Amino acid sequence: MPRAHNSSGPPRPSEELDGRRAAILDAVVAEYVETAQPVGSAAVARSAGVGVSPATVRAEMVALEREGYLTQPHTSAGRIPTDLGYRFFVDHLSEPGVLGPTQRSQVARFFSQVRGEMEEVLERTSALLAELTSHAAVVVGPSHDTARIVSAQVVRLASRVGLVIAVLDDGAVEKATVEFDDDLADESLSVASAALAERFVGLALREVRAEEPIGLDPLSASIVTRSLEAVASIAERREPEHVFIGGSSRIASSFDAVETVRSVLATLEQQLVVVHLLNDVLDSGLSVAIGGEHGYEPLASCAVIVAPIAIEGAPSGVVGILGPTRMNYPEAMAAAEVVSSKLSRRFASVRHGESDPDEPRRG
Amino acid sequence: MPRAHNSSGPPRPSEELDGRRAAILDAVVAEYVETAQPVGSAAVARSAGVGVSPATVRAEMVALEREGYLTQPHTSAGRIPTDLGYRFFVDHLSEPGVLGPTQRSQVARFFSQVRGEMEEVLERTSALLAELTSHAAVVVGPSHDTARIVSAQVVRLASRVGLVIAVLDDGAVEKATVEFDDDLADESLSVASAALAERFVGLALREVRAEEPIGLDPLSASIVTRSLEAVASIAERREPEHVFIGGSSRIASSFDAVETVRSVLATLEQQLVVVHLLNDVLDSGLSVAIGGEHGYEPLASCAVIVAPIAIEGAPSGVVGILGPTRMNYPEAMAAAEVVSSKLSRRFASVRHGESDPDEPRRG
DNA sequence: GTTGGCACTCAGTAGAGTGGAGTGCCAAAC
DNA sequence: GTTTGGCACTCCACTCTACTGAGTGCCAAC
Repeated sequence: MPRAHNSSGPPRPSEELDGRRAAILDAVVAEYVETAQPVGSAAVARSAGVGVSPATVRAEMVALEREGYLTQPHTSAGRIPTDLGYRFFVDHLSEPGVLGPTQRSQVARFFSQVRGEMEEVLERTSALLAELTSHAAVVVGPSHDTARIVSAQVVRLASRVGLVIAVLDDGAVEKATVEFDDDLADESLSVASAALAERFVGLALREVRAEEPIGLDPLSASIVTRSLEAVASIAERREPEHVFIGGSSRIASSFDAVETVRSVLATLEQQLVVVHLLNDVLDSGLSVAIGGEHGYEPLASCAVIVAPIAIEGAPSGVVGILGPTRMNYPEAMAAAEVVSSKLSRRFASVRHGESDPDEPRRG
Repeated sequence: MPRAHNSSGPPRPSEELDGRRAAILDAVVAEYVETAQPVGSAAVARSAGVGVSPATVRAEMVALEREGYLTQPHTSAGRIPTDLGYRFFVDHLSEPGVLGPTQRSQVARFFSQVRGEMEEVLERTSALLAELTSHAAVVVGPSHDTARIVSAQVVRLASRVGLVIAVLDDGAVEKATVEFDDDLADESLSVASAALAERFVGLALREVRAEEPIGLDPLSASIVTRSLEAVASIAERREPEHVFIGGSSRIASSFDAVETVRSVLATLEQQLVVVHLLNDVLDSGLSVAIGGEHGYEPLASCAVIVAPIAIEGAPSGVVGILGPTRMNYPEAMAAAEVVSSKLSRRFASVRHGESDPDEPRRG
């Protein structure tokens, strides 16, 4: 997988790092992720995989700093990985990263117990992922763009208030209340429902167009017209995919600066932005966006990990982890991977009417 | 309105504060809310409503401290209101508190423009309230406990997967996917839908009981049975009222201690806890709970302001504001009041099929 | 090329000194 | 007797200084 981001920092490595430098960089990342303190040459030399003295490490660190992988908070401090350093670390992970046994059983337990509608599952999954990683987690459900309407009807809530309901074949239900000028007769409602069903079943939401009904009595016609408008307005409002955010309180523990915490949380509040962010990262072909790579200023000190949810091969949402750049990438990536694939399988099997392997068949 | 909380701090005022002490307390609260700095006697003496010298103010402040209304971070610092001090301040507000013109027009604009289903309105209202007050805001919609089913049906999502849909007369739609052992025939679906409608329309969700259908062909009977179970399970799951939280990022600006921020945010993540908190406060007859008054430890440094949403006199949800005890109570209370009453009116009129006064009739 | 030795740098900490905001007390004024 | 100005006192917050130690960069020796 080629590195796909286009950083513009002046110092760029002329060639790949040799094994020793890579090992030193790895050691710095590992140590810094754990301690949050700048890492000195002694600590690196002590770490496994680096068989040289501190003096040699120092020389290499100078090179790594010149090439932009490390930085020094100040002279006479240890080194900290730069975004580029993390990038190299992530791109050259030797092992895919695994979850601990506790986490694995947590995931297994979750997916064997969770029940209910997709929305509820996704919501709870975001909490699971946050719990697993100790970072904020985002789960975006499938877009309803391609889902087709399997049922459309209008029912009466009050004498002059109706509710138009469209059921999509992915299990979503869209609705809109409509106020009418006249009392709703049962008969008109049935006629209108039938007309709605006839026109809309089989269409995707965005294919819905409001059009004049023909050949109906005036009252039913007006109901149909208003209901058509309502369905069309649902499509227009194009309610973006539902976004579920779990563990946002973890953000507070991740950054020292209160202002950073505030701005990251504020960004998370804008669900549309979050969806775009995740999709951008996904589209760029990366599974990790570090620091400025994603281009969202307020999240410049964050790393984003994404993993697509794919139902029958079709991209159907995404799970994401949002934490400080100083995060345990292998673990977080593994968590995102596992959870997204579990979700994918869960929904694929539901759609097929097969039972999920995780979900014990109920008697 | 008598003070309804039962604090257990040892120092309690033997009698009410006289006018001067009250004025001094008010001045301390006002100043501290604005500056976040301990307030000295000079500042109090300078403030309008207190016509005495700093020396006199000092003497009174000693008394106020002895009686538990004020506290001193350290000798030779100014005074800070205690929770009891804020309580007195709130209980003895002379004017009800008003919103500024900007805020008023913001509210007016919002309610004249906002459209869509109740959930969407509530969601956006929580953002409005957060914006108005610069604090986190919570909006809890009406419970569906008493809502009656106006429509029930089952539709096919896949050959062996159905979706049971129940429409409630408050406009909510509940659903549950059901997996069947056999392919779903159109006819069985109609039969099952009819059976569901016959049994459930008119009932409240919690009145729904799974019962054996009689007099149906085996396939339809099994669909009905499973669907009945599904509806019953919806009722059991008793999805709590939807909770909408806006502006949680404001928490980060409200407290100095990161740990406080984290724990408050973590509490907000538990939506059930938030609902209980608001309802507890509401039930206690208060509109404000300050510091420890509500009994939720992690929110001990917060104040909670609530205002009920009442549709046709029936309690139908609540709006809340969550901020530091050092908050502008009159303004926040006014905001909660205005927003809750606007919401109440909006939904009352929708239910009646009348147009809301805020909402311009569309041509 | 690698290493130990060494001088150097600089954040962080601790201690001393200072300024100032604010208090508590008291005697004089009202 | 209530209020007030005066005054000594307290103690935080800030600054300055000195010191420590982690960690570096350089260099000569291996």
